[in-house]
Amino acid sequence: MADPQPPSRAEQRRRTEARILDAATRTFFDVGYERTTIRAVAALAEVDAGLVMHYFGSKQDLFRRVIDAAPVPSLDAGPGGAAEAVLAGLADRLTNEPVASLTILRSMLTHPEAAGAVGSAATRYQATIERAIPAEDADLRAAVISAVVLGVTISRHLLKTDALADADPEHVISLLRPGIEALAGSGPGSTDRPGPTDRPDPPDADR
Amino acid sequence: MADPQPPSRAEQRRRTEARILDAATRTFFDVGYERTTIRAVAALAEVDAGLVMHYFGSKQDLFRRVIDAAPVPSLDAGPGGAAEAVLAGLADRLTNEPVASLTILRSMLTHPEAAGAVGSAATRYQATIERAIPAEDADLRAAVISAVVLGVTISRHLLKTDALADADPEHVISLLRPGIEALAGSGPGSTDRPGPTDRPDPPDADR
DNA sequence: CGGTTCATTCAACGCTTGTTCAATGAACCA
DNA sequence: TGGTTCATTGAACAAGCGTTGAATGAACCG
Repeated sequence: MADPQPPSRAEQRRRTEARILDAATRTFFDVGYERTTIRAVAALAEVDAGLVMHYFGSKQDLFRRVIDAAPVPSLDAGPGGAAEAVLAGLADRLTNEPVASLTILRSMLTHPEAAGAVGSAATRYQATIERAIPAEDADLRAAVISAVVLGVTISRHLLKTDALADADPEHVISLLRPGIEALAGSGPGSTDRPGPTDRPDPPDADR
Repeated sequence: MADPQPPSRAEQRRRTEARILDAATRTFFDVGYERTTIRAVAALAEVDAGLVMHYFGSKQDLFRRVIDAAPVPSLDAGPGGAAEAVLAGLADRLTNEPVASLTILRSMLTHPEAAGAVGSAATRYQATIERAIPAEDADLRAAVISAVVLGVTISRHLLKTDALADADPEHVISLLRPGIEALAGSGPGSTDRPGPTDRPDPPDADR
């Protein structure tokens, strides 16, 4: 009574393929690239292992399809508001677990071939921050900010550090805010002005 | 002419065992736990694979021996100087690559059994920081500090983020200092004392 | 010197892995 | 309706893995 007519063959295929891709995403995330077996993915998707190969070619290709489907963590930082944009993005990543991103991240650390696939996204993320930072060492500052976000995300979701795993996201954000603002503004280090909240003119006007 | 007499059997064994342990450490670090094969370790140590098993029992045991031999990143934070102690430790980790720590870290992300083995060390590290922080949410602050150190270390040595990989350690430290100090001091968030350099009595006197 | 210990090697085992390929049967189209 | 396509399966392959156990030969010791 649910389905008045059985789905067409093309539709059936689309569903199966999506189910496999979903099972692969979850498995890659749970146990990483190396420990993920085609058979396990197939079992989770309730199909034969041969079918996975038939549709996706190889384990490597299947993995690429998974990370290609991952949404790029974009952030639109209005000029000057880089710190808040970063913190808002981090708050989002703290509340709802970014499965796709974590899958990629974990794989980058273990599977060298994954590094290239995500490099562009990470670079774009950092470049966005970098453009909003009015300092001559903006590239390094952007990299450090990314590193901080990365460390907190890993500790909470992957390492599940006790105090961080079940902390209130807002609390964590409030703790990080001064540091991120110091990084996003022109703090001490390059210029010789130790003032914490001064913000000179941005070096160029393009966004 | 180098060796007047051949080394004794016990000495020879000690050397071989050390060579295997060294090869294992390097291989685990290079390619992670899963991709490390006994045969590869044996080849690097220029011995037979069976000998590795004979001396170390199993791949799992060999791995445990490697991480047991890793030096615990200790830091003796004088009361109140937690921030500087953390930054000094990070500066050290930025200059000379902490192979053992990175091996453990990478393995924690992929090999669940490694997580328990290193959990105590990480906990001890955080507890040291925690004790030096005069705030009621000291545990969370210590966890965030660890996360920041972790993120920077990973970005530099594992991900090799462009701007971070070849940055001057002192420069990175100077950028991080305000944030770490805000975390280590009693900044805004829990207590209502915004003073940056107040230092109440340490909770206990033991070192 | 002769027997024992032991560091080391070699060949093999059972298992799992990614991958292939022929077989099947239902959906499709003329 | 009858032939073709194609989603799906099952069984198998070769390679690589951790692991084992017997064999070898030199070091040790009484």
